[in-house]
Amino acid sequence: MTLKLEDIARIAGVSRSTVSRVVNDDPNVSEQTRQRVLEVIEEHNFTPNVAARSLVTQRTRMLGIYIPYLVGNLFSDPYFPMFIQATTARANDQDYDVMLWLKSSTITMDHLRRRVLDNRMADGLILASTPRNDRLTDLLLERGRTFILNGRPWEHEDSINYVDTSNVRGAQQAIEHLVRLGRRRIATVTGRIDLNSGYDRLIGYRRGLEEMGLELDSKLEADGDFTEVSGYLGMRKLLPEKPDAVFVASDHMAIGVLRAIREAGMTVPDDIAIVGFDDMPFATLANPQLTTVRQPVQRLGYLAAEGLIGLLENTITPPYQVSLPTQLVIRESCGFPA
Amino acid sequence: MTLKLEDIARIAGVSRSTVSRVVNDDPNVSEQTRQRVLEVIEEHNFTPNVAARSLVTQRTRMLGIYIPYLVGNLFSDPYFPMFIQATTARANDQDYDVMLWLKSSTITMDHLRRRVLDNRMADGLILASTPRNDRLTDLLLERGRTFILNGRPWEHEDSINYVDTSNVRGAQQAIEHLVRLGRRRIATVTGRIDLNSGYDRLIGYRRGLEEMGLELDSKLEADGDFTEVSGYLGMRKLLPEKPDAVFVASDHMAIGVLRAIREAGMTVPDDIAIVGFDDMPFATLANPQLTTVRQPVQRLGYLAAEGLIGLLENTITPPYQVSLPTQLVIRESCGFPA
DNA sequence: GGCATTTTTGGGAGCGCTCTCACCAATGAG
DNA sequence: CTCATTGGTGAGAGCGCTCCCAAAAATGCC
Repeated sequence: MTLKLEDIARIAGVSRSTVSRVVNDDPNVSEQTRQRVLEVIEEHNFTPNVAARSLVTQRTRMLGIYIPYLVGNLFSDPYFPMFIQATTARANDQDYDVMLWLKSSTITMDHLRRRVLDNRMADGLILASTPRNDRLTDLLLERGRTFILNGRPWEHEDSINYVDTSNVRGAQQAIEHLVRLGRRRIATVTGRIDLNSGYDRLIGYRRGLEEMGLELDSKLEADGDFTEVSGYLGMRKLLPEKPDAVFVASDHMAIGVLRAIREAGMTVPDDIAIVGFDDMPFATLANPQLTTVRQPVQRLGYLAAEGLIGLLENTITPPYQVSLPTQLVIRESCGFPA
Repeated sequence: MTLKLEDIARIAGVSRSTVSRVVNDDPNVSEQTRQRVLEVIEEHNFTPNVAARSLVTQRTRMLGIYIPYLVGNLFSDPYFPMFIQATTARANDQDYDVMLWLKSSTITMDHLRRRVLDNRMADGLILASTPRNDRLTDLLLERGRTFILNGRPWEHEDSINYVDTSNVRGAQQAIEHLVRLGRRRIATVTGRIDLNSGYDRLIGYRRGLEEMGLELDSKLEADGDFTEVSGYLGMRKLLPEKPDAVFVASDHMAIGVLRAIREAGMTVPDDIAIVGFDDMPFATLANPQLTTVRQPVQRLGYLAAEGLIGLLENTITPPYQVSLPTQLVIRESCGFPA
């Protein structure tokens, strides 16, 4: 038997309204009654019924996280766990709860629309890594719902809220480092170009070469899709071009690249230097240990929650746009002397 | 402007009650009116307000997942991502949504109690890896709430609902395999003994030796805590005992064990064979590749959601208790000929 | 055709809260 | 002493739904 506002009111000898004021920190309550009511609340472990509350306030104090799952990577990739962990921690701090939607084979767009859009179960949404042409973004925009993208959007870049890693700058860093170490024929295996992370890392690669005064050569660019096997295949295509270094748009692919190089009888970093991206946990397990570009994932998750709540409570005026710097983690595969 | 039941009723020329019946699949509606109402609902994209609904039904159609985070492992360990993914997929199938609570430094027990217990935001709960003496379990029991443990409970084993891996049997399998390969002095580095997974794997190790007719020797058991460094330290303690094989209660620790063996100038599997546990993504990256015991994580997550929903809807009578078999994944580190 | 019975529909109450408005002291100003 | 003003409080309506019960319509039976 759970108590309701009215019960607390009766026990404390005040009206329902007064208890409501106390619960909601309304200043118009005398200190004396406030104390009395708080005691009763404490004593009976009272918590206001969320359903009733949100029925009238039209708010749920819930944040939704939607991840259009790339099941493949997910399981060895701590990106989402880290992101989610930071997001929920920040949300809970502000007395918000978090709902999770993962795109899977079983959840249809229709389901999703109902749940995420129409239902209003969550006050606001955080969308992780939305591919180009994702319909959800448009629908959200259309209905005027509050949301934040994890990753720079493809369209409406100046009005949509987002938190992002400076992928361009990060890739550039990697290239600069390789050039400084004397490498001149620097190839790349790209990520999925329909994801902004993949796209931006390619842009950063090109910009890095240009700024260091090296020529672009499309034969030094192999298409990948963030999977290990695509790294392997990409590197096999690159090998005949005799690169002396390769910037790989993800650590996963870097493992494949490593394998291809080894199979060709060459060594890393002596023959070919490698720089990856993401700083996955296994980067230190590879042989040689992977030099890579680390993203501030937790910070991103934290800021996504903070920003979304700010937007919902009108303490932040949109657009809320954050781009955080990466960090080059130098290990062995780039050939930097220990 | 979102429509409500009443609006749909007006448009369709029926009463609010009738629309409610249609929405809730009540059979007492003539086929003709049902169709008409469905059309109007479809046309206007109507979805019943969840808050209003749960205010009267006292149900939210939400499942909560609570993970008392062991931040260390979490990020390289795909256990929780996989588990969560399977759980949400199953839940969404049944038209349930999922809320996520991760224990972090910022979330206090008090917060938690409010959120998870009193609030009734979720109809039921799934608790992942609860350590011995976790207060939450007792509180849930006390309040008569419906929940499922991921992992065999420490107490009330015959009444609490749970889904678990047969850790005992899995460890036993590993030992049997090593013995069959001719190993006789088989050591172990244990996991956290205050978690049932760690405890049960130790029991399985012992039982395995006994059943294969080998003597137990406490000097061959080193304490670990699932971290890599504890694996390293554990193996260093074990080395003077001259084991010819070691069963390591997690792949993380196995990496540390590998390092310790290599540092001692010995080789795996020739001098010492290794079998790990978990089949982490990096198990194939280790050199030599790790032989390990795989858990049916996704199946576990799936069954947790299914079971919980069944319990909530009274289609399953408690206790709901599931224990799934593991699978021995034979690679290189056990010395099995390729 | 008249009646009982079944199927289908509608109206009202109420879930537990917030929020507006009105009220009642108590206070101060004129 | 009267009248506005303030701080504190309570009553009432209403958020959008479900569920019970009664009414209406359709059906079956004699």
